[in-house]
Amino acid sequence: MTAVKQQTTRDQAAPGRKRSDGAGRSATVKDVATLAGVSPKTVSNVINGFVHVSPATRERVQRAIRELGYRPNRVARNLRRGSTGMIGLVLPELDVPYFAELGRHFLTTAEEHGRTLLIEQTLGDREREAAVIHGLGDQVVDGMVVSPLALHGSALASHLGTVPLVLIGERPSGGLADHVVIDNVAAAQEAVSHLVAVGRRRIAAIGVQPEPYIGTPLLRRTGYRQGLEEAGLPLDPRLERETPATTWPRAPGRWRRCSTRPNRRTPCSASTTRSPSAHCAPCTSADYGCRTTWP
Amino acid sequence: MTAVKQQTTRDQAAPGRKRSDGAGRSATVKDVATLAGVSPKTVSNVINGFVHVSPATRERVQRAIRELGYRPNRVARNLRRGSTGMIGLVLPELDVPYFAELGRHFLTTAEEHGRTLLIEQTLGDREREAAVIHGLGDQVVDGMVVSPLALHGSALASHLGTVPLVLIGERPSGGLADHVVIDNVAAAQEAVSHLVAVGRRRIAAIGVQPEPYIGTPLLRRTGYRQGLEEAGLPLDPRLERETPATTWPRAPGRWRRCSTRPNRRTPCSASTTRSPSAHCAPCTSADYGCRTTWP
DNA sequence: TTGAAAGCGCTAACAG
DNA sequence: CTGTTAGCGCTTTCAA
Repeated sequence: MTAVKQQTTRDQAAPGRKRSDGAGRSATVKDVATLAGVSPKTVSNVINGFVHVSPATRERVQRAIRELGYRPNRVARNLRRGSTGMIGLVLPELDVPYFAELGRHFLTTAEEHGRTLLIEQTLGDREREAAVIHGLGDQVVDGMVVSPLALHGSALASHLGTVPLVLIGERPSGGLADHVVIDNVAAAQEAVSHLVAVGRRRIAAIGVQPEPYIGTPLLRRTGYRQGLEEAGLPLDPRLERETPATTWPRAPGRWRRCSTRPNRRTPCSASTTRSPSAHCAPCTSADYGCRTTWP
Repeated sequence: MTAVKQQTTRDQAAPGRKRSDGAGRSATVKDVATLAGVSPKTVSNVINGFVHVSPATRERVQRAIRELGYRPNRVARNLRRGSTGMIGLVLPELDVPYFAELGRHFLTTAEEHGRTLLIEQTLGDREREAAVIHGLGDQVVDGMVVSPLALHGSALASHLGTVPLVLIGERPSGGLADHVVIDNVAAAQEAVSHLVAVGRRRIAAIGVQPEPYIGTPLLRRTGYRQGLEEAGLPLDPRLERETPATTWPRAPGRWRRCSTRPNRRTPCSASTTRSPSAHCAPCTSADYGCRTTWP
């Protein structure tokens, strides 16, 4: 059943060995300093691009570095500096398209800023969320961005450590930490406007939640209605399609049969689940000129 | 256009402060040792679950730890131990479904083994691949798994550092490092067998590559043919559908119109790109009893 | 069973 | 402009 194979070879690092000398230890600042005939401090200065180093010295140090294949030990540096340059990103599930894309952008942005991103996965499990937030606090990251699912309010607060934390996602934060969210009303309204601009007149809101009207679903419905009003379109109750509460874990296929008309529909996703893409597949943004990503 | 909002509050870490004393410094082994009236060594012993500690001492140390809210500094530990417990996973793009799922499983497995996974993204860029592989070598990970796209053979070898490295993916490795790949022949054959078992008789191979017949496409075609033969089905050349070479970056929609018959088809994905799901959407595994994940 | 002291590799003070 | 010294917080010989 399992069609998996391993090909192995010995002598892995042979070509790029790069050792200080015959010993197995890799070179340190001290080694470089000795070889260059300077002090460790000067080596450090060169590495960190400090200005006050004479060109001659710098050249000598750099040669020594090259010669020894020296690479600064980041762990030691982190210890000394008291920060790791790492940022944590705590997500429920990496393979939910929304989070995968989120991860991609965080990864890219972190790199642009010279930081390293550490992605953690909670699977939406309360205990794991707590454990991850707690564990990441042990000086491993300088700060973290968390998308909680189970944890909220005071339950979340009790796990806040000493590292700066920013929340993302729709779960209410109760003002316990910085929280970045989209403006749901504006987003829904904008989606409607977009569809109107593309020439659509019958626009459905799929995913309206039954009473009591609260939270994100309410905000989005509000935006939806504002959008209709703005476009001078009538509010047709039949087009406000309720769906079962779409809480985690995934409810695959639930949206599929919510479409109002089988053909000629223009999807406009405003949800974080994988539902919309299931709903409108195989429509792609290319086919319908519909944005799936909001700036 | 951007429907983004920030809600911020001050006084973030107030509830879970947990400091040693009035000072802003967080507690260290030394602090714990002092409070418990023992030596740092003993504290270390307790933390690391060493056996030879008298119950009384252990209790005293644990109380001190609790009292000070002590949490071992992982960076210091890593420096001393010489390893970080981190494993690097180097992928092209996180939001390609295949890699997202891969990431998910790596994340889960790493956690099960008490390791931390560090995911890096190369975007398939040669320089970035080199930079990431190189950068991860600076004592930040104990080993890494790399899915290279641009780098191969000797170009890859020159970037091998001192950390153990395992390759994954279809790019030929030239035996320069351990490489885990699927058995393409067996996998394709298995896919055909599966379809036969589900009752299909007209089975197409979509994605066959034009001459010269080499590498992965060849292996998969071979498996496809073996599968047909095994099932006693005739080889119909019209069912071996060629597609343009599907190299990176993504070629969205290319597969879409390759279907042989619009309805009643049973997809069976054996590709790493997002093509297959675009091809057979909105068919899901649930609808057709088709495995999308191979064990 | 526990303590004292050394040191992982680096950089921040402070001299010179 | 460069060297000396000390120390980040932890674990680890080696003794006691």
